[in-house]
Amino acid sequence: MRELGSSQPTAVELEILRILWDLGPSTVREVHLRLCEGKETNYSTTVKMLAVMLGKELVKRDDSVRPLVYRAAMTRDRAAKTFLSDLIEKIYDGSAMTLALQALAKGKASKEEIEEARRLLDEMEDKQ
Amino acid sequence: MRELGSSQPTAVELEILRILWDLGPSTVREVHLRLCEGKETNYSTTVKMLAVMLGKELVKRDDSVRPLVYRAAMTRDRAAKTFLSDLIEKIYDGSAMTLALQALAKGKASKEEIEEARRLLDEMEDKQ
DNA sequence: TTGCAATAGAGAAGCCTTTCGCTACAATGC
DNA sequence: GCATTGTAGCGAAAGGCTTCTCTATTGCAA
Repeated sequence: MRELGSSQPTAVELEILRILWDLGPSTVREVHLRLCEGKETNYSTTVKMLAVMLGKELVKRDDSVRPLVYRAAMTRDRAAKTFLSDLIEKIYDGSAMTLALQALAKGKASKEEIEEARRLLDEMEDKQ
Repeated sequence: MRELGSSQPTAVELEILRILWDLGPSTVREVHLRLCEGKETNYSTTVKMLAVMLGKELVKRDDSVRPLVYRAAMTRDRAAKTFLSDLIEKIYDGSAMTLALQALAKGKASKEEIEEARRLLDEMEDKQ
């Protein structure tokens, strides 16, 4: 059931990953401060979560500096791709397009993004 | 953290939902047989899972027939929308388009689907 | 160097999910 | 009617996630 690094992140883990994506490489303290904006939590809990995530290879750590610096083990886009594939597989049995349409229908996109999407569609058509 | 019916399904729960979407309203036995194709599991476990899911309102049950018949409490598309929003929120902080592009990039779509996507893009552009 | 505050880690408790074993009930065939 | 098979439910065990408390270590400043 696990397949990302070695594990799919849980809810809190994902929250921490997002913080690392936003902030870039960060100390426990920095992650913790952000985490606390959303919800009360203990500093030690953040330490532990990062330790657990290190074990699962969801994050990497630079031991050469003090305080230790953590960073996400994979990029946001890479994670999105993984979760998306997972979702597509689980819900639609592999039909990416169905899901893409749902996402498109959610609306709100810049002109550039719309153009980018059109380009992709053209490419797909050519390939057929 | 829960917000679908009253709960987000876990991995096994989702697997069962998918079976119900594929099969339509089904008895425990029918669900169980399908579930077993993928992995060894006890009949009692399936019964329990469905009971738990009934409690979470992920499935509904027709008590008027024997054996009891279960069906998914929400449609596949409805579920996809919910999970997708969740994913978008969690990974991209609300940018649906970024995710849609990822899904599109996964490729494999029929001419009809591509046309449908183009229509959506046109609509979105008009709205701006 | 000594003391203080911040940082790091270990271990265990609490909760939820998933699984199982046991028991009871319903339906079917003899 | 009675035995056999399939169906339903309960309670608890196993395992994982998340959190805590307590302890050790580090870095800085007086």
